Amino acid sequence: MEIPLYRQIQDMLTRQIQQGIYRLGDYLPSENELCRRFGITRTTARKALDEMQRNGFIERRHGKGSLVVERRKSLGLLNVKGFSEAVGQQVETIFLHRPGKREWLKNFPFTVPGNELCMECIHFERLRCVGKKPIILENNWLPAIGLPGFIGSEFIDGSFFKTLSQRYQIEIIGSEQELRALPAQPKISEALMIITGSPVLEISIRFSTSNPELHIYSLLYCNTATNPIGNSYFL
Amino acid sequence: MEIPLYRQIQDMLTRQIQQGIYRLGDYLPSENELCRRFGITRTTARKALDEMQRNGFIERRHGKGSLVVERRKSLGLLNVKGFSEAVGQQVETIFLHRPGKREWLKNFPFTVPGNELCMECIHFERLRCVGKKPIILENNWLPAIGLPGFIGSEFIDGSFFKTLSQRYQIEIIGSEQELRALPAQPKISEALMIITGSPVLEISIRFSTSNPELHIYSLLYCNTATNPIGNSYFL
DNA sequence: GCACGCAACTTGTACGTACATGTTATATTT
DNA sequence: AAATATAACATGTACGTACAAGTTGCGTGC
Repeated sequence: MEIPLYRQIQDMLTRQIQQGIYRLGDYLPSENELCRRFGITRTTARKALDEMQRNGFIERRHGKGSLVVERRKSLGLLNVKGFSEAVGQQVETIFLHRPGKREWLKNFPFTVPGNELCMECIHFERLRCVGKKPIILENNWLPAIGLPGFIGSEFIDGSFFKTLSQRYQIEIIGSEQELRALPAQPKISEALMIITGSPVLEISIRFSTSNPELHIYSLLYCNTATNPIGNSYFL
Repeated sequence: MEIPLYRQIQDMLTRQIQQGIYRLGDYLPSENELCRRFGITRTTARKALDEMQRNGFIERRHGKGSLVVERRKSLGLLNVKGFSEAVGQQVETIFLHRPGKREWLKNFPFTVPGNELCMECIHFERLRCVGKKPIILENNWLPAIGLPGFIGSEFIDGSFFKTLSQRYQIEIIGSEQELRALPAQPKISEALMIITGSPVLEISIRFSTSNPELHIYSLLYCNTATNPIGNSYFL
């Protein structure tokens, strides 16, 4: 008995949510139903559901059940749901460079583990726009590890993180960031269509994922004059 | 029986940590010890300790016990431990305005609930420096509610949040923020000793606390040219 | 038709037991 | 003296039971 029972139940239900078998607003099977189905006790079923609540997949409602909710996303500033909900308006995404194999970025603000540097590197660059106005220039790097078919496929609903979750069962579990207000360099000001030298917000992020071998590195340049970056977190 | 048993145990132990009865690196009483002391079952003791782990006060070590750790602090960018550890250098704090009763800030980026607007408002302004160089200009507002002796007393170890936790048992449980890169206005550039118009990072934060009636509002201006702002979070 | 009560569900709390597994210090053996 | 076994104690998992309390729909009675 290697993987705890509660963990097996938890993983199964989580996967079913990721695959859309249970959708947003659905209720999971009740504790007693899980007991019957899998021959476990309520203690074990509760533990599985408690963990899922802790991970933000469900909310438990006294007297009603376990409601599937949109996962708490704000691990750092780059929300998983994005941007689109952060600004609350119509968002358009333009690929300046589609996912492909590139060099690892020199002097990246965060350290890349040796085993990742040995792997090939996937990179893509996107421009996020609100009503035709470019707001964020976004660069992403990640090691080419355990992501068959990542290059060449479209993202699910245009979302990188949603694709990682649903196609590869990879969840974001943490992040480190650094923030700087800088004068826009020519290349950046051109992309964001602002005056060179006007203030932009640089955000460098190192995401940790449920695969301990896999980190994701992002470098963002934001025009916050029109759209401030929002972030929230609750225990 | 209003407050759950496990909650009473949890609150008691948490208070004892805040009061320094258990210190960083200490082990709390074991589950069985708690059972003996309070006449409860291990299920209840475990639930209390599990919650405390979830809240970041302790780490549970298999075979060893429940270790008191430094509370996970990074709820948002303004760390509770600060700044001092964020920049990892000698930090000096200068009060430009000591805590006193002032007006509520007009057009604050976050909404202030009516019951807080009715109360009087405490405000203070600090300048955080690293090696004589000013890095962050910090303004804080909060309603004058349940904080006897707040005005006029020194902060514990110079820390606002530590004072809230230890003197008033108020914990930060969440935050919302907005970030903007802006050209420094004269008043700000003067305080931060930079050129007027050069980029500064504005961070506006609304903290939620364990007292649902009490929010804390902060407005920061950061010179990120020399010291970037760091932030991290892990599940 | 409407209010009320109740049954049948849900989750929340708390009890008790058992065994697995990690940690450490002590006693025993080599 | 060093290696090994063991006992005592820690947390982790999982079983089973009981009752409290929130939610909902159905049926009864007014």
